[in-house]
Amino acid sequence: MLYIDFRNSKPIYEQIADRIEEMTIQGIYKTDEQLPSIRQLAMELSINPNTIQKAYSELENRNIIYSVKGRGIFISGNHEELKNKKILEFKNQVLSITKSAQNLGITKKQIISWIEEEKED
Amino acid sequence: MLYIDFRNSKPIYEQIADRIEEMTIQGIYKTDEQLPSIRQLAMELSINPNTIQKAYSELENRNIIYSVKGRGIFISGNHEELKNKKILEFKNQVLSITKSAQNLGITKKQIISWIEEEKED
Amino acid sequence: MLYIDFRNSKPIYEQIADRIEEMTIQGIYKTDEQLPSIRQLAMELSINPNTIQKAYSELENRNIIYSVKGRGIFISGNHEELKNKKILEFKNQVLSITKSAQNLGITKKQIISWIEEEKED
Amino acid sequence: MLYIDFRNSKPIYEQIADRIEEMTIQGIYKTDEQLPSIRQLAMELSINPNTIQKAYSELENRNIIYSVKGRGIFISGNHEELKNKKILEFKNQVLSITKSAQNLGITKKQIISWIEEEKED
DNA sequence: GTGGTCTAGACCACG
DNA sequence: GTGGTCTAGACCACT
Repeated sequence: MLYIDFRNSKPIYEQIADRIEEMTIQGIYKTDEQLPSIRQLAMELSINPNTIQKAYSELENRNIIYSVKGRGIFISGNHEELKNKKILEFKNQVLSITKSAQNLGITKKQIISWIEEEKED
Repeated sequence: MLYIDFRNSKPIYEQIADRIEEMTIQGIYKTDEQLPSIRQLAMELSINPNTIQKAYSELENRNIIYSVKGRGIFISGNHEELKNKKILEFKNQVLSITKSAQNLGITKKQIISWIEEEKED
Repeated sequence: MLYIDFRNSKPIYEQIADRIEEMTIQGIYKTDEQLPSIRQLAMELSINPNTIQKAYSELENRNIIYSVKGRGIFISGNHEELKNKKILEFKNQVLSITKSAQNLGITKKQIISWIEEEKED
Repeated sequence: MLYIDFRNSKPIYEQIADRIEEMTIQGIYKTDEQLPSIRQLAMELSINPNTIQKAYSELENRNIIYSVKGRGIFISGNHEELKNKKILEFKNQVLSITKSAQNLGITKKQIISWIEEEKED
C-alpha cells in the first residue's frame, strides 16, 4: 500500500506525501481517520523518523492532514476541493506536454490515438 | 531564442541542452551548422562557462552535436532518428500522466477532450 | 458550553482552562459553585483524565478555582481582580499587534476604523 | 537586523522566517536580491544549518523567496499581493481579539482609546 | 561554493 | 505513547 522506490530520484518524503494524497483522493483514507504515527511508519519503512515528519509536514501544508500534538495525525476532510485542484493540475500538465509536442510536429490526432490505444485499467 | 529561467528547478545546463535539441529538431539549426563557442554563449547568457560546457557535453552524449578541436562545435545530422526518439519520449510522458490521472478517476475521454479543445498554434 | 477543537494547535488543557476562566469572568459560574469532577468531565468530553487534571491545576494556579480534598472543585471569588488582570492582558495583546501592524505601514487610524466597522454582538 | 530570542517560545526557524518576511514587506529586501547562504547565516547566528534551511523552506512556501540550486536564495517580487494578504491577516487578528474582549465586557470605545494613547513610532 | 535530502540522536510539550 | 524542534554530520547535484 505504501512502498518506497529508493532508485527513484524523487525524494522519499515526496513519494510518501504523494502516495498518501493519492490514496486520500481515491477515498481509501476517510475524513478524521488516523494515520500511522511518525515512529511507527518510520519503523515499517525502515526510514528515519525525520523523513516521515517531513512527509507529514508537506501534507499538512497541502491541507490534506492535520496533526494534534500528543494524539497523532489525521486526515482532514475537504476531499472534493482537493480533487478539483488535482484535476486542474493534470489538465495543465497534459496541455503543456501536448504544446511541446506540437512544437516538434506531433499532431493532436497522434497524441489522442496514443491515449485511445492505451489499456484501460 | 535561447533564454534561461533561473527560477525553474530544472538545471541550467539541462535547460540549455533541451532548448538546443528542440531547435535542432524543429530545423532551426541545420546539419553541420556551427554553434556559438562556450565562452561566447557564457558571456551572452551571463553564465559560468562550466555550465555551458556541461550542456554541450550533454548534447554530445545525445549525438546532437559534435565538436572539432580548435574549430568549434557543430550540429550533427541524424535528425530523423533523433526525432523518433523524442516522439517515443513524449508518448511515454503522455501515457504516464494519463495513467496517474486514471488513478484519480479521470477518464481517457476527458483527457482527450482537453486536448481537442486546445487552440492549435 | 464546553467544547474542544482538536484541530486547534492550542493544547486541550489550555482550551478547557481558558474557556472556564472566560465563563467565570462572564458570571456564568458563580462564587463557590462546584465544577464537574475530573472523571465526569473526562467522560463527557471523551478525554484523558490527566488532561482535565492539568486544566484544573492551571486554573488553580490562576486562582480561579480551589479544590477541597474529598469534596470537589469550586469557583473562587476574586472575580474583580481576575477581570482587571484579564483586561491588562488584552490591552497588551492589542498594543503588540498594532505595533507589528505599524511596522508594515498600517496606520492606527485604519486599525481603529476596522474595529468601529465591526458589528457589535 | 536579524537576531534571535532564544527565550521566546516561538521556534527559531519561525522567528527568522517572520523577520525576513517583515523586512521584505517593508522594502528592506528588493526583488531578486540575494539572501545570505544557509551556511553563512548559520555561522552568523550560531545556529545549525538545518534550522536555517527550514526557515528558508517556510519562506519558499509563503512565496516570499525562491531558491536556485548551486546559486543561492533570492527574494521573489510579488510584494504588493503579499502585503495585502498580511494586512488581511492583521485585520482578522484585531477583530478576533476585540471580539473576545467584548465577551468580557470591554467596550470597543475602550479598546480604541488604548490604541490612540499609544505612542506612534 | 550553493541548496536539498537524509540519517542519528536528543529534548520538549502534550495526552 | 504522540508530534515538533533542534543539532551534528553526511552525501548529492549543480555552479
